[in-house]
Amino acid sequence: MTPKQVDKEARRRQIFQAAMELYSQKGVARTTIQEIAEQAGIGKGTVYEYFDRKEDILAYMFDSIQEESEAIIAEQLTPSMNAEKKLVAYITGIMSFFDRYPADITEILLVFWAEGILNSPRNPADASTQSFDLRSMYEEYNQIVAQILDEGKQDGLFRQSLDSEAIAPAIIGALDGLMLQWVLLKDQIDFHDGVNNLLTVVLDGIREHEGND
Amino acid sequence: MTPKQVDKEARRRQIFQAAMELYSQKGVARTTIQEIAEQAGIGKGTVYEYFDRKEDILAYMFDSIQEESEAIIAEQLTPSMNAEKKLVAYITGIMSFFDRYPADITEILLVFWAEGILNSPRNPADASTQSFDLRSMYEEYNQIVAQILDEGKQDGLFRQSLDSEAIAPAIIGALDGLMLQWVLLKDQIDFHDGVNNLLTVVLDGIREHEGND
Amino acid sequence: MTPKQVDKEARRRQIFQAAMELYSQKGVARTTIQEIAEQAGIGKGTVYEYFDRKEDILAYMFDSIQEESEAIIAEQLTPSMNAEKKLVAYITGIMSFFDRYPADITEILLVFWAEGILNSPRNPADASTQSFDLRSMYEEYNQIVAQILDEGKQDGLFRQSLDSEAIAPAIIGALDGLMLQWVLLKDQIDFHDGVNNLLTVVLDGIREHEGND
Amino acid sequence: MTPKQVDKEARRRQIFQAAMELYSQKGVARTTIQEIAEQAGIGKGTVYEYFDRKEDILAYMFDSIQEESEAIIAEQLTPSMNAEKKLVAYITGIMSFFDRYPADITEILLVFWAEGILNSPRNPADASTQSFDLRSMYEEYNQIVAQILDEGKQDGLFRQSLDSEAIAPAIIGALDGLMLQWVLLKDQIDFHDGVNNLLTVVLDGIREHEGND
DNA sequence: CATGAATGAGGTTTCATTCAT
DNA sequence: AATGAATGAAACCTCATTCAT
Repeated sequence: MTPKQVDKEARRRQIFQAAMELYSQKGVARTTIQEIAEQAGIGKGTVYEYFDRKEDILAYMFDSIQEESEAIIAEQLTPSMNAEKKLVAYITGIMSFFDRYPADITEILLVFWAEGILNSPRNPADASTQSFDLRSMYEEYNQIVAQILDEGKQDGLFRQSLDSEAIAPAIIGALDGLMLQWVLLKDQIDFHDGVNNLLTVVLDGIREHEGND
Repeated sequence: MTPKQVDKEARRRQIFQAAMELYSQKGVARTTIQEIAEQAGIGKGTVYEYFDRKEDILAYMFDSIQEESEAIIAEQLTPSMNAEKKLVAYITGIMSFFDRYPADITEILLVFWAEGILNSPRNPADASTQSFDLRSMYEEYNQIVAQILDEGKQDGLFRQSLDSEAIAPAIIGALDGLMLQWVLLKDQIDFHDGVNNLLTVVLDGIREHEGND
Repeated sequence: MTPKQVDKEARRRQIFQAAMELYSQKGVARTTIQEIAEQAGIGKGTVYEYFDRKEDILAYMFDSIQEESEAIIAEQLTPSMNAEKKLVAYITGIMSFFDRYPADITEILLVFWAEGILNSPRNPADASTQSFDLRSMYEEYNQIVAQILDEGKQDGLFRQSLDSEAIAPAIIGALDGLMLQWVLLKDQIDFHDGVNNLLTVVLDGIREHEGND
Repeated sequence: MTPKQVDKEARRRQIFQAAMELYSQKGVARTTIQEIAEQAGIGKGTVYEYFDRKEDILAYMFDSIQEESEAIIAEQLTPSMNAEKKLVAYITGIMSFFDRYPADITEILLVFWAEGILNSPRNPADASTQSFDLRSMYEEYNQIVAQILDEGKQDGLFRQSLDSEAIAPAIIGALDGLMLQWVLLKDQIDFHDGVNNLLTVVLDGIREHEGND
C-alpha cells in the first residue's frame, strides 16, 4: 500500500551536505544543481523534490548553522556563572562550535558569511522577504554580549566606564574577523591561540583594577 | 604618458564607478554588463574596450581599494612615532579611509569582502592565477601590526608577554568585524565610537603597567 | 463483465471528472498529472493504472463527449418526423445535450474544441494514428444534416434551389459558433434564445414558400 | 559610430512569421523557441531580443490578426450602403481577409482560435491582465452586426420581429463555425460557396417580405 | 492495487562575449 | 573608438513516466 519509505529529513540533509561540499569549494553561484545532484548521487529532479528552488538550499544552510551554533553556545552558558566566566564561556562556545561541526565548517562559514553579506537586505524594508538575514543574527549576538558586560559592571567586575553597547559588537566582530583570517591563513594562524590571546587582552582591557579610570 | 592614455584611464574609472554603484546594490553575480553600460551611459560593447572580461572590473576594484587604502594608511604613519602612536595612527588611518573614500564605500567594502572570500584561492596552489587575493592582503596587514607590537615591546611600552603574531590578526580582525557590523547595523552602531572603544580596551589590555604580569 | 471491470470503469470516470475540472479551468497543457491525482483524491501512480498516458485522458474525453452527444441527439430524432421537425429536433438535441451534461459542460466543450483543433491531423494522412479527430466528427454531422435537408427538398418542404452539401456545414457551424460566443459571453448572450432565433431565420430562409425562387 | 542597422519591426515580423509557420503545424505548446529560431534562420538568443517571452509571440499574433482583419473589413464598408449591402460587405470583408492574408491563414486562424479559447479569461476579473482576449473581440463584432441589423429594421429592409442582439452572434458564429469546418474539411467544403449559401439563407430569413410575420 | 519517490529529457530564459558597421 | 545586434553555452526548473515497496 505504501510506497518506498524514505526519511525525508535525512534526504534533505544528504542533499544539503553535498551542496555544502561544493559551495565551500566553488561558491554558490558557480555550483549547479546538476553538480549537487551528482555529488549526492541522485538525479537532478530529485533535488527539486526536497528543495523547491536552489535558493532554498542556501536558506537551509543558514537555518542549520544558526540553530546549531546557538545550541552549542547556549550549552556553555550557565546562569550561575559570573560575568567574566560567562564571557569566556560564550567565546569558548563559539570555538567549540568550530571544533564540533562536521567537516569543513570553516569553508562553509565563509560561504555563510559571503552570501549572508550579499543577500543581506540593504534597506530594512526588504528584511521581511529575506529568509536569512545577518542583521538580526548580529543584533541577537550583540545583545547577549552587551548583557553580560552590563552584568559585569553591576557586579563590579568590569569597569564602570565601559560602553557595553559599543564594545559588544567590537568583541563579536573581533571573533568574526579572527575567524576569517584563520580560514584564509590556516597555515599561519592558530585560531585557539588567537582567541585566547584576544580574550586575555580584552579581559585585561575591560577588567576593573587599581590605577584604572 | 600620452593624453590618450589619460583618457583611457578616465573611462575605466567611469565604468568602474558605475559597476560599483550596481555591485553594492545587487551584488556582482546579479549585475549584468548591460546594466553597467547603461549606468555609465555608454554602449555595452564599449565596456569591453576597457575591460576584457567582467571579472576584470572586480579585479580593478580590488586593486583600486587596496592601493588607496594603503596610501591613506601609510600617510598617517610617521617613523618617528612611538609604537602606541603608530598603532593608533594605523587604526585611525583605516577609519580615515572610510571617511575619505568617495561615496558608498561601506556597501562596496561588503562586496569587496564577500567576493574576496568567494574568490580566495582555497588551496595556496591556485594563488598565482588569482588576480585578487585576500590572503596576501591580510598577510601584509598582519605583518605591519605585528612589527608595531614588537617595536612597542622592545621599547617597554607593551607587555613582554604579548604574542605579537597572535594578537596582530585579532586586532585587524576586530576592525574588520566591527566594520561588517557597522555596515549591516548602521542605524544601531557608530563606527567611530566602536573603534575608539575598541582602541581603549586593546591599549589598556596590551600596555605595560604596574600590577601586570 | 466481471464486477472488477465495473470498478475499473468507475475509477476511470473519477479520474476523468477530476481532469475535466482542471482542464476546463487551466487548459490541458497547464494541468499536470499530479494535480489531476490530487483533485481525484488518489495517488499520482494510480492515474497510470487507468490511463497509460496523459493523452489518453483527453482521448477519453473525446470519446465520452462524442458518444453521449450522439446518443442524446439520436434520442430526439424519430424516423416518422418530417424534415423540418427533424431539423428542429436535431438542433434541439444539441441544446438538450448542454442542459443535461453534468456540470461545466460549456467550459469542457471549449477544451474539447480547442484541443480538437490543435490535435486535428492537418493532412489526412495522419488521421489514422489520431485517436480523436474533429474531422470525422464533422463529416458525420454534416452528412446527417444534409440528409435531412435533402429529405425536405424531396418532400417539397424546402426550396429546390437549396445546396444541401453547402448549407449543412453552415448550419452545424452556426451552432458551434453560437456556442463559442455563449461560453465566452455568458453574461450577454442567452444560448436558447440565440438558437431559437437562428432556427427561425434559417427555417424561414430555407422553407419553400410562394414568391421564392 | 552606429552599429549594424536593423529594422527592428521587420525582424519581429520575420520571427513572427517563422513562429506562425510552426504554430500552425504543431501547435503553440509543442513548438520550441529553438525551432522558431531555426525556422527564422537566427540564433535562439536573438528571438529573445525581439520578444521578451514566448507568450509575447502569441500576443503579437493576436494583435496582428485583429488589426489586419479589422482594417480589411472596415475597408469594405461604406456609410452610404444600405443595411443589406453592409451586411454582405461585412461578411465579404471577412472572406476577403482570408484571401488576402499571407500564407496559411487558415491554419493560423485555428491556432488563433484554439489558443484564444484556452487563454480567454474565464471570469471577467482576469480580463485586464490578459493581452489577448476573444471576449472583447466578439463583443465588438456583435455590436457592429447588431447595428447593421437595427439599421435594416429601421429602413424597413429587415423584419421588425428580428431580435438583433440575439441574431448578431448567430451570424458571426455561423461564419466562425463555417470557417472551422472549412479548415478541417478543405477537401470537401468550399468556403466561398458555403458563405454565399449562408448569406442567401440568412438574407431570405431576415428580409422583410409579404407573407411574413 | 496503490503509491509517491526518483528520474532525466526537454523547455525557457539569461547573459557574457563577439564582431560587423 | 563606439556601438548594439547576434549568439549559444549554460543554468534553472518542470513534469510525464517508471518502478520498488
